[in-house]
Amino acid sequence: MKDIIRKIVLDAAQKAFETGEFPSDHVPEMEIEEPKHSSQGDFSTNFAMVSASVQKMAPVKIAQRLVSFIPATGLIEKIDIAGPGFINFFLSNTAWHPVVNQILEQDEAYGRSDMGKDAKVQVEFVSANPTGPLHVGHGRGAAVGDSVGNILSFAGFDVQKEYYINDSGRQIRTLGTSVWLRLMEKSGQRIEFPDDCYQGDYIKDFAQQILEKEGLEFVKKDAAEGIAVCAEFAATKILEGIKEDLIDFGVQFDHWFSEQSLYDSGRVQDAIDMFRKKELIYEKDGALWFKTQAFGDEKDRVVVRNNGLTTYFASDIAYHREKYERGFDKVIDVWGADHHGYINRINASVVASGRKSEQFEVILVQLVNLLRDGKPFQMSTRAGEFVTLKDIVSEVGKDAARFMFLSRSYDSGLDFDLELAKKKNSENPVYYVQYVHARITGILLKAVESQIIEDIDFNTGKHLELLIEEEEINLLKILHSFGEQVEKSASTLHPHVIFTYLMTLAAAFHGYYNKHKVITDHVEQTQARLSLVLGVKKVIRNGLRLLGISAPERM
RNA sequence: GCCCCCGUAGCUCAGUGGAUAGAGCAUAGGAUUCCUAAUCCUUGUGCGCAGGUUCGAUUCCUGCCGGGGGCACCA
Repeated sequence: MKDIIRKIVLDAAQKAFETGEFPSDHVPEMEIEEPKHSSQGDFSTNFAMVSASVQKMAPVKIAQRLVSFIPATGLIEKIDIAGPGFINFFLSNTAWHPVVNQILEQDEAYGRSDMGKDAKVQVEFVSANPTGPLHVGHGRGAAVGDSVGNILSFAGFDVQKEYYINDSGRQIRTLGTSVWLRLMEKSGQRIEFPDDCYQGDYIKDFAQQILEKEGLEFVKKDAAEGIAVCAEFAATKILEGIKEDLIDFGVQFDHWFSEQSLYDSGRVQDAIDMFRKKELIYEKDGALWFKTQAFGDEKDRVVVRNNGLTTYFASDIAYHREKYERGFDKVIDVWGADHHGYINRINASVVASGRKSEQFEVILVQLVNLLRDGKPFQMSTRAGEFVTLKDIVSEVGKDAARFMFLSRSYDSGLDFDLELAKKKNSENPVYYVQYVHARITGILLKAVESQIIEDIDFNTGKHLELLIEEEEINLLKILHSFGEQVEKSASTLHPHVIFTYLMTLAAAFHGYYNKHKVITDHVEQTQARLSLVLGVKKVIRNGLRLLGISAPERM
């Protein structure tokens, strides 16, 4: 619709120039926007204001001349010139009616966009170390990453969702040591359990499982060998658990990528050699350093320590290099805010590889404060006191949990109150949106059962011209803007845009529902209204799907 | 000290280079013989402070203040 208005303005400006009313045919960048107040029309443009210097006329005068060149159509009811020179367009009711048929025809595809032009995008998220179960912070990252992937896909990008498994390095050895020591303990030995080992009870469970599987002989093994077996066993089990927890949370990855595979295939060494040849990696104090400072980082970073061990940064360089070699035009990493210091160095390695800075983006998700009745939980993997994602999903449900994570911008910290998320009343707005879907399902069922209309056509809107109530036109406008909101959400990578939209649509529907009956004795009007609410139902479903939240038929 | 995020209504948060800054919760009152009251309607207060850019700044820039997070040859 905005494009139509824009074309009308441009055509009028061209005619005004051709007839000599405008001295210039130059059109500066202008905006077609939706004013906040209905008294300012459905659409508004600042054309006259931005053209003032070009046309060497007062904005109001430009506006008046422009409007005189806009032909009368059934689309526009009236045009006002207001304030400092805004041109306000008031559309006729009939301009909005076609949206119902667009929704019914396009159905699950309604709201799709081709703005992505099939560009290949990878969204990597969660990527938690397989050293313990996922906790609430991972849940927020999972909800954000999954939804961003869904939204980008809906907006026409070719999306792959990936999980990077940090199955190499020190934390895995620490995991093995932790299990090994618990095993020693179970075999009767007195041990000192270090603070830097994983403290959770799940470590003891693994020790018990290994004991049952391998028998007491196992503890007589060489420590290094025993630790390796423990690490392998525990990491595998934990990863299985992570996969299950994510599926229960509604998240499915297209690809799981192993860090260890980068070492096994020699890609880490290849990357180091390549950058060394380019003199972007150099030796100092017995270690190898990457010149990240030359690309905007605060200082250069170590990739190989003086003890010969590689750092995480080394495999991350190889990993990101590998991503682009797989053909992704853009790579998006979803990280917790506590990793923000890492952005510059990864970005440096990406740019050093010849990629453009815009091809790499980090979504930094701020931290979650978990509360119960307003009181904070302390969460620390090492101390073993955490509330897992699994706990949260089983306590409050997948939908409520995802709602909490997606209801606000990830740029802000999030207070997640378990008791609030559990409430099945109006304090918990996830139901507010889902209820619309269930309510409309009820109306449609009732319409079929009451047989007020024979052969209700749910594929084509009929008698839409009878939708004339203020609340109906308002709903149509909101339904119309869904695609635009999808594009906004995709271009800003902010899923909460979709949630805010759904809340607006839900509020408009509930208000309409309470004021007007859908099913009445007026058959044509009933058919029109059924089509309208069916359209609302489909858009609610499409929106909720982007967020990974279910759309229940009944509640 | 440096870096990132945030500072908008009593609370939790949306929002925008423009014309009258919104929603939920909380508070108070009201609506259901009728498609699900997990709903609706009515009722107040607000852009942390100071400069700058601009015709116009709550929005962009700088500084300050306040809150959170991060600054390893850790992961």
